[in-house]
Amino acid sequence: MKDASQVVPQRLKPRKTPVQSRSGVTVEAIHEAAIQVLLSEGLSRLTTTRVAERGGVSVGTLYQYFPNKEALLFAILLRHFEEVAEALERVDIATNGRPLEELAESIADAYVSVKVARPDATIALYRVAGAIDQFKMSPDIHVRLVNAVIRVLTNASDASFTEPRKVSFTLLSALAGVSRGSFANLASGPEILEGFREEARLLSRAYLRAAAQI
Amino acid sequence: MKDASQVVPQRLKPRKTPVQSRSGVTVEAIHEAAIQVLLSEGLSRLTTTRVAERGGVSVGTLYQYFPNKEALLFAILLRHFEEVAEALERVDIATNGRPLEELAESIADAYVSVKVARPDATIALYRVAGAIDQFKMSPDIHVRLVNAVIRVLTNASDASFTEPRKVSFTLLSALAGVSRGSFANLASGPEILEGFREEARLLSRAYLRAAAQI
DNA sequence: TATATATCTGAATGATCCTTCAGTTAGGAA
DNA sequence: TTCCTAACTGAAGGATCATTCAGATATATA
Repeated sequence: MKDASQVVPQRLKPRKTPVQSRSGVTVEAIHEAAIQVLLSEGLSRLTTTRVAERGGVSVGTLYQYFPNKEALLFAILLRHFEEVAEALERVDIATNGRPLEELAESIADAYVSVKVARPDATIALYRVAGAIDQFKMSPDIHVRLVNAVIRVLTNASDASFTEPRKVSFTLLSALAGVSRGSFANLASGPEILEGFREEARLLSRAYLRAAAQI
Repeated sequence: MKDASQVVPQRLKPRKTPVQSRSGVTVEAIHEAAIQVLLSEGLSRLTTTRVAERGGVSVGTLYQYFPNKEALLFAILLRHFEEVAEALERVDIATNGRPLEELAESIADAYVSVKVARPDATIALYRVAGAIDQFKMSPDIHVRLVNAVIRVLTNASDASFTEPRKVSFTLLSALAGVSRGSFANLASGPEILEGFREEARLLSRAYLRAAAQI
């Protein structure tokens, strides 16, 4: 899997080697800056200049790390998905031979934990998700998410699935929906996030139980 | 509830009366044009001029029906939400005194039917959803959706809910997630939409059963 | 210290876009 | 048929933006 932060450059004058930052961890800084701009100004006012400013570098520098604006947005999306994938892959390792009930909760917890750990990033990314051309968006990462959940499902000591791919897909989609809804409602109070965790668990347990061959 | 297509104008020179179209159902035509542009060009290339062209009117005319571009996007989003709300409100009327199992399926069916009836509009709207400022987005319509489902839930002959609002919210969010996921995957074949309907039903049944006080 | 080289800078370019409004057109009243 | 008015038109104003690149700067090496 390619490093999320190093999108393949497609510049007219391509560099031979990746930039060796002189001013600290610049890529990371630009990522964070983009998230902040997204939060404070919204997608339509996210400009390369603004992001660079917020990140403490010049536009020119930004363009040394990302070939264009789209690649920047793409990169922060990809990075976030990868965090979710890693969390789910950790669940796989930890749940071997456990009952379905437990797996269901672990999947929900992993998903929720990543989202809740960075509420700002989560909200920011929901603002980009629709704008990025989903066809260009690498399907690899989606496959990786689905596969991670499939692997967890096969760990169940007391259940099996005839269509694990479909089940994995639906579960992930449903969790994504509840997440999106919860964060959209975050304005009404931070206690929303506790409800998010509980509802995600309940949903995960209920759906997997119903979809499983016991 | 305000007419979705007549967003309150905030022009510098406000008109006293709504425009009386001379060229047919112009508002509707502009709505459809916007959806087509969204589908074929994406959000970043959706311009007022392009929408007007596609709709067979001039930009000037477009600005007689919508005070600005944001209002146009807002209006098509709102119209779609209202269709979903209407479908759910019809379910309320039709399901009085039925068992939870049936309510669950009816809710899922109503949701799925609206989305599947206009796949193009559904996909187009997912591209806008994040870009519109959710804070400006009227919370009224969300409340209306949640209330419609709450009313259906109270119809159950064999179950009750201690936190119907939370349950309604989670169910709607989860259905939205599955819908979004399914339509994003539509490229891999139209049979996806059949799976969408079945998974939505299964999810709805499973979650409501788990969340209910039997 | 002097030189070479890679990184950083930000003004300038060229393009796109939203929005307006002076002028044109069409439908209806008289 | 003529006139009135509301709807329609689209070129132009004003603003914003993505991207480039020639020059400035900092680090490493000799």
